[in-house]
Amino acid sequence: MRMAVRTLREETAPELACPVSPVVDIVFSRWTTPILWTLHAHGRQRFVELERRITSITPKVLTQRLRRLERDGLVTRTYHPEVPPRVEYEISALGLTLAPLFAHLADWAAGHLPEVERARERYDEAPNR
Amino acid sequence: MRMAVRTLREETAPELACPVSPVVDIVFSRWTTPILWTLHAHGRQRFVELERRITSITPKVLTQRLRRLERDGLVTRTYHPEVPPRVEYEISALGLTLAPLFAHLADWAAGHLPEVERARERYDEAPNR
DNA sequence: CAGTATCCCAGATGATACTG
DNA sequence: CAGTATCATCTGGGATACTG
Repeated sequence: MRMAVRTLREETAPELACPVSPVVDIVFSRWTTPILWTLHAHGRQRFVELERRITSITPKVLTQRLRRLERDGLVTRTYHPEVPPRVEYEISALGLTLAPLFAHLADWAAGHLPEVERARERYDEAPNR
Repeated sequence: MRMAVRTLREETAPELACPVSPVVDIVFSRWTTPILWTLHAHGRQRFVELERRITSITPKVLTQRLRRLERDGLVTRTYHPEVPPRVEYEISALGLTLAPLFAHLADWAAGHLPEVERARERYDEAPNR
């Protein structure tokens, strides 16, 4: 069949070469860190509050990300059947286990981001190419 | 002007809500962790070696990612003008500072990935929706 | 060997409008 | 309020072929 090559590619995913890839897929896909960070910084909050704090996200995408985080068990969603409806999002116990990791990330950023910036300038100024 | 709205969205990037976003952009975009991991695990190596170890990547994409990693100062590229040409890639000193972070990631994966898996099963089996 | 050059497409993202 | 529905966009990858 003609999908043989494609199937082969799909089967040999990057995870095979890198044990941290699965975590990356779960925790570091677009918008997930701002969401988790905001939830962690401001505690349990409603949909609109998240929307307001993460200024550039659209409701559609926010919903998608929250659903995924909920499915992965990192966030809990509580629906209060009132009028108007009220929904609250909160980091789960599992999600909280990421906190040290995020702190580690922030530390690295504080210590090494300037160096990355300098490397970029050097690269961009380089005469070759 | 009609790009006003678009510009507004672009200016208010997710970084504003999350100090770790910049790191995510640099270190956790697709293919970068397998590349860094392979480089770290097997030391300095040539283009083809990377290609062979990260089985599902295409040469075009591998080149793109390596260029970006080089620009960010995480990887060094050494060109040997021989026939046939020989190019070697290696993790830089700056790139090595990520090692503890990656170890942390791997630890988290080992400890919590199963729980994520169970959460997914629960979510998918749930009767609602 | 170490890449470029093309062509192409799916899926992610966004703008906008609507609803229980 | 908390989303959903729809439509438009767009670009990151991928397949494939070629070159210094």
